[in-house]
Amino acid sequence: MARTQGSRAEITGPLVRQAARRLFARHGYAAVSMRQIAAAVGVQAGALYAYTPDKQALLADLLRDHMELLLAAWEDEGGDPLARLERFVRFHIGYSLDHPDEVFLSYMELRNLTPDNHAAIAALRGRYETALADILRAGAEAGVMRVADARLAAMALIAMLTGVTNWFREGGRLDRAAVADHYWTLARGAVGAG
Amino acid sequence: MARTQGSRAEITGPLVRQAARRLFARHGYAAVSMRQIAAAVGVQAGALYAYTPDKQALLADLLRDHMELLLAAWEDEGGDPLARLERFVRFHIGYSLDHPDEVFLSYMELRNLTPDNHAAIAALRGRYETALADILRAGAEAGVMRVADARLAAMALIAMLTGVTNWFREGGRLDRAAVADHYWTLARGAVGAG
DNA sequence: GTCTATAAGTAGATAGAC
DNA sequence: GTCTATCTACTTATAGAC
Repeated sequence: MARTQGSRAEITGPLVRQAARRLFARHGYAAVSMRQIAAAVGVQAGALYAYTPDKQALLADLLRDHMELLLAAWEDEGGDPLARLERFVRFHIGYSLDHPDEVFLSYMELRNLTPDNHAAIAALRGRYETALADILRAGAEAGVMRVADARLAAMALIAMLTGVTNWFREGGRLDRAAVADHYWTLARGAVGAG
Repeated sequence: MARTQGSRAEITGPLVRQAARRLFARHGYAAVSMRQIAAAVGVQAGALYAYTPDKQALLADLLRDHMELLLAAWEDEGGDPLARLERFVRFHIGYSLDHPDEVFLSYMELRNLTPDNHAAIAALRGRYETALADILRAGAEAGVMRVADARLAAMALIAMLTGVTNWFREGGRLDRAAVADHYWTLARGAVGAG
């Protein structure tokens, strides 16, 4: 297929998603117009509709892709439950700091999804929580952790860890490694393995 | 001053704030129109401007009032640092479950505030974090807690506790008292007092 | 694939009647 | 204090030219 004038599909597609991700995270889905996204990409608003059927699908795709990448990135290597938990904690903090916009969006904009899209994303989030809950159950059964309710503890720990994106700034008082160490100490203590 | 036809200022004012709080929490500030708020109250859109100069002030007032009420409601009675921490944990969970919309708004809609309003709310939030950090420092000094960084630990704990609003449903598997007990166990362990 | 132009609707906010 | 009516601007999305 011959290339038409001004056509740059290979780079425009990713740019649209990148601009949408950044703007949605900064100002909120409802507060961002298609024109703003187009301006950030350097095209006119109409051109966006070559890449997404509508604004809602753009948000849903961003959130679903994030959750799928997050789940794919997490690989439980098994073994000692405490070692598995430490890997999870450091993974979650690292991934959250590497992808602050996605993480922010994925728990701030669920309410702006249609019911169908919401259910799909919530299911993916549930799988991630289950991955952590499984580790906590294994630790409790092995007697190296004290966790009365693995599901509740998993949600509590994920909320605690994700919160790092609210205040961490590169170049601040603490570097990433120090922050991860602190959170690991807190998490280990929380599950009775301090 | 004689009452004009249809004037019900005493009840309309609170209703406007209540409707705005509920709708902003449900759908997001940017996604809610003044007309939607007016419809929820049972007046026309123009009437809202008798109670707020504009939409932004409505949001800022809701958030500032929430933070001030939260700070006023928390009373540190001093004494044993562990007892103070337990009171804080149970207070924060109880207050969050009593005021889910306010709590949700206060950390979801900060980005939709003007810089001035944002700074004011952030300062109030900082005071609340400091209240907890002070307890953790006292506990560490007394040797009944192990907390390497009180500020970080305070933010981590508040994020963990606030997360309860994301999943707790009245009438569900766990009641409030059980949930508070679980979170207190997690928090106590996190600060090395398990 | 991207543009321009536009349709059709909604936004926040104000003016003036009552 | 509330209403109706309205201004101006902006919204999502589409149509058709290139």
